[in-house]
Amino acid sequence: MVNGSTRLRILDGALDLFGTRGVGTVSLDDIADAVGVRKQTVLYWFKSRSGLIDAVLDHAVDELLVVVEAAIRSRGDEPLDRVDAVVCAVFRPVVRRPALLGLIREVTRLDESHINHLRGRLSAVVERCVSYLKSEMEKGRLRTCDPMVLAGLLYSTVSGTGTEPIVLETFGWEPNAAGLRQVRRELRGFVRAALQPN
Amino acid sequence: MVNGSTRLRILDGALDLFGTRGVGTVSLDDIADAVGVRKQTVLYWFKSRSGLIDAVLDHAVDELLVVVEAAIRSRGDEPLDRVDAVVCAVFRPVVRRPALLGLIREVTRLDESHINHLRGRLSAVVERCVSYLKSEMEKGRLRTCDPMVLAGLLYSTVSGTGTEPIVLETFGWEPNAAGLRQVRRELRGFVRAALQPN
DNA sequence: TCACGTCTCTACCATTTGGTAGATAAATCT
DNA sequence: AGATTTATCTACCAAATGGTAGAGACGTGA
Repeated sequence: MVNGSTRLRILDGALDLFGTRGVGTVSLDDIADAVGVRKQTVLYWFKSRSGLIDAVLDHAVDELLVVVEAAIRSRGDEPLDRVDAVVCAVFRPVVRRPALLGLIREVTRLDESHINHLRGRLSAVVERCVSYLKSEMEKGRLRTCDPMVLAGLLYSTVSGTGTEPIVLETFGWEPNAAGLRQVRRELRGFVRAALQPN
Repeated sequence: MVNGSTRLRILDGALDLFGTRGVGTVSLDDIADAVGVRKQTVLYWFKSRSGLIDAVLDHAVDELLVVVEAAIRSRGDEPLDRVDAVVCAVFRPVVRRPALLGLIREVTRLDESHINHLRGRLSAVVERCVSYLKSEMEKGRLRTCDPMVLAGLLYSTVSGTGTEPIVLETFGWEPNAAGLRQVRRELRGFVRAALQPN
């Protein structure tokens, strides 16, 4: 491969469409149109629809992992601050690139092979998070509970907040910059309260 | 309409498929096959795919509202207990009928007309919940924050937990009866901690 | 210049999709 | 009995889908 630019544009375009409209309802033609190219060009760079999906998932995970890894290492020793940093890090794509979390949330709708592909890429971070939560609980610096399920709950809360603006709108929320800042503030307070040791 | 049974079977079958696989990826043929009938019979009872979607959404909301309304009225005066009752009520379909919450969560992927249809059906409960949370905060019996956003966060947490077993599995969780009880226990603890007044 | 690899395109194809038209069989009404 | 209504079916159709085959344009190295 010499020319990476078309490939990358397809990857980006597909990520946006998959993330906002759902993987299953986006056709190769849709993606090609969005990128400004023919369907056969898409099939030249990715040998099948399924291959494209895996590549897009990889692309998304790359983008997400960088942000999260950085946040995990940042900010001092206090676990509440560190979790807060991760929450903020995950929330950033919500503003800049809403499709990203939307795509990750598509896992539930994918078939086994894609799910396993995604799992392979995420298992390392996931395990680190769970064992970190556990060790801090043992030190009494987080509310004691099952660290594994807690991690899942945190994921649900943050990702749901970011991927369901429509639900928030139903609750009366307004989707602008001020609204987003407010959601982030409440989200951080919510998570902090839920983790506070008792 | 004299024979309601076929219509109802279609509604139920469609709800399950829509909720588990996503609305956009389920064809009328899929639904017809699941029900044991021909596609044209589906189109006899519902004049178009779009009409079927609205009918299924209504069907789902009916099923959900009954449970929630009952839970809201149950259990004493203490707001933490009352919220807990609603959380448990919403969690029940997670076990008995996983597709139900999965379908509600499809809102994000639907188009304007269906979204508005759903909003119309839900706005009353939603408003009641928000103003209830607000009044209890003013009495100092819940952690003070924006009640509207809080309602959204609670929705995300509960619905995410119920609709993303695959994510939980990635965190190491096992999808059996004991696992579900555990998730419910942690979920209740999580929400209680997040709402506790300070 | 000429052969070769890279990249995007047009031209098809079989299958699937939502939807229409209308036949058929069984109830129900007059 | 004859006519009408109800409910399901078979037979189609035009559009869209994922994918194959292969032509043409472009640059690069010999």
